[in-house]
Amino acid sequence: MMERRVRVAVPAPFRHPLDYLAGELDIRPGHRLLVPLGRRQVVGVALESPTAVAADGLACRPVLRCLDPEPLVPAAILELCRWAADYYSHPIGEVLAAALPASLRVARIPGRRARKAVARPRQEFDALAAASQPLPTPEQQSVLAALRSGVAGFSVSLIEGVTGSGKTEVYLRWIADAMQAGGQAMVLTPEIGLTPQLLDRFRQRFGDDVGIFHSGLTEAQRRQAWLAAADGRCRILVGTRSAVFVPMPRLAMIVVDEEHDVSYKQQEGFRYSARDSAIMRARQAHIPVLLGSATPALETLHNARRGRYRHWRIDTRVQARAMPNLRLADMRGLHLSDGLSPTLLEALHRHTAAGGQALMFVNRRGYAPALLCHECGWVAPCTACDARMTLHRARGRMICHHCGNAARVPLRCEQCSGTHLVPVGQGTERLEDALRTIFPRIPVERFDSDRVGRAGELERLLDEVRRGRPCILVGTQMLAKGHDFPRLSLVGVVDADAALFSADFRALERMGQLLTQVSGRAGRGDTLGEVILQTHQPQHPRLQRWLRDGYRGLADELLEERRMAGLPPFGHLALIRADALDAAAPLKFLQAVADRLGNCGLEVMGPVPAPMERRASRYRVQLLLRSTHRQRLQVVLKEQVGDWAGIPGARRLRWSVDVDPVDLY
DNA sequence: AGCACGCCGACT
DNA sequence: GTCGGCGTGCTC
Repeated sequence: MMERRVRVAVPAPFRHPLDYLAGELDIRPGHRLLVPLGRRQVVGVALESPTAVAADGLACRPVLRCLDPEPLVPAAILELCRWAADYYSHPIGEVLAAALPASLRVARIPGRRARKAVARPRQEFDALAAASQPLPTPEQQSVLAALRSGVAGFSVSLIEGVTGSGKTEVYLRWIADAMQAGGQAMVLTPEIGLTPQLLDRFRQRFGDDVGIFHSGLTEAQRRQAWLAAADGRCRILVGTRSAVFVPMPRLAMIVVDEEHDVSYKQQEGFRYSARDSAIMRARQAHIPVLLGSATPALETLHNARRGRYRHWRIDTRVQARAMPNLRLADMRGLHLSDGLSPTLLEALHRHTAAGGQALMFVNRRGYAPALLCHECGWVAPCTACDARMTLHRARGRMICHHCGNAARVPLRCEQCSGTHLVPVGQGTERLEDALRTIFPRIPVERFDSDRVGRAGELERLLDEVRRGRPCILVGTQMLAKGHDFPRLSLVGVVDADAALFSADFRALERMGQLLTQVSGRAGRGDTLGEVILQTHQPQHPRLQRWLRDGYRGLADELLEERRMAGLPPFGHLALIRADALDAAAPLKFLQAVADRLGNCGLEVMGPVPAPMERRASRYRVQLLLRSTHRQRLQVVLKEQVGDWAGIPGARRLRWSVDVDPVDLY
């Protein structure tokens, strides 16, 4: 007795696909299927064509219905999802669920046939006109020429180009080639909402051929964008992380802009890296992928140096802007009320008087990161986290930046009832206030997620700044990325020290990236830009190295440090996290995991409490796995992760596996 | 993840 | 005597 069985990925945390009876249905890989699961009906995705097998003891249930006339998920995406499920040790059904818009994951009668790829009449692009113009710099020319002459098939190219070097123009020209040949292109970008300029340039060049895909879309827009890319109507997809899983049947190239950006790594659930997934997608599709950054991730630099990636640098800036002048402001021993050194204040006066604009970078929202009792030393804590509450004076609230808890601003110390409560440290709000007082005639604009939450607000502010009148901008990371301010001549980093004390092994890499990105904002054609970093550690060797040799020099040094410590990219990590309302359960669970890992050939570190043990009322514990061989890590996880759910108590806590973690807490 | 089953405390 | 707590097991 034979029966036709089909392997189906269902949206449930199973390590393996489930088998169903295909009956006489015409099922192919990528078809969505309505299948019974326990007492429910769910939408799964067929991973393979049905196969005839001799009926054994396994009681398979029949597929209820095939939901698509043609498979919705193309083979290329199935293959990518299988790789990702394996590599990130995540259930295949949940990976596929993450790859599909929610509206395509629910059962409903298909309304129409899946559209066949529409051959659009070849459009006369602006690109054609633009492409005949010479590129501004010879370096851009040679990078583009090299990209064009590259051998067909899979390759990874890194463009390491300083801010203002015109990387985007190189992307645009290279993509125009693919458009000419009738192909599609994918452009990944971090936080699309924050860099509308990139999208604008693509739109200007390629018009309606450009689709967008990011988390801010409505469900209907997401679905529309996904389908348009999948059937070929959309030829260029610009999107954030999750766009890497969108089908594009004629995909000819992938660009990952700002490839070092940590927002490419999903931080919960299915913890994938969109940059690494893009590289795998390109490998599987035999197409080139282009990574661009002024400050490449150390992993990427390492790969480039080992010759695994092609590598170009663009060191000259378009419009011949000189690199800004960098210097430190030594904060030691200064008594300051607003956290602004005389050095920085003098520069602010000078630049604004000369008609320039200034950017003050502060990596903290709110008024002050702590509220301290001057009598007894009490600091207002978050009741749910091991953290201080941040004072948001404009809103009159204390807010915890780790869990979102809000409380009223205390009038008295909760310990000694003293009334002398002092805001400690600088936030964006406080700096804004101080600057308004010191520079009453200069407009001061604050850019942070509190101020620029609403859509359009950021654009309005940016347009205002680009108009060019003298002003002072106060902002967080948001201002470090992607925005071009032609009149900006001074950048101040109010507290360059934060990263020097961080426990995270990536902190200095991030510091170097951030300082470099922020510094890159300063300078324009006729005035030399100036960058001033306030620090209590002017002799810190890493800071000195960065000042002397830039990000490149710092990266060399950090890579050497990583090599000695066996950290990425020289060792490979996976972090097992667990959390629960009590501290004992996650510790016990991870101890059991550690015991099971026993002599698996991996270095097992922990379990230990997370650096911030309690967050949002949950106690967090972690177990770090390390190996010099990525493969070893993969094999062990593949063998074991599925069994951990069976550890007694596992259901009473949350736990997750994070392969290649970017944060160790 | 859902959902059911099953065994122990305080209610009409 | 039941309603309901959440611990455990199963889902092709």
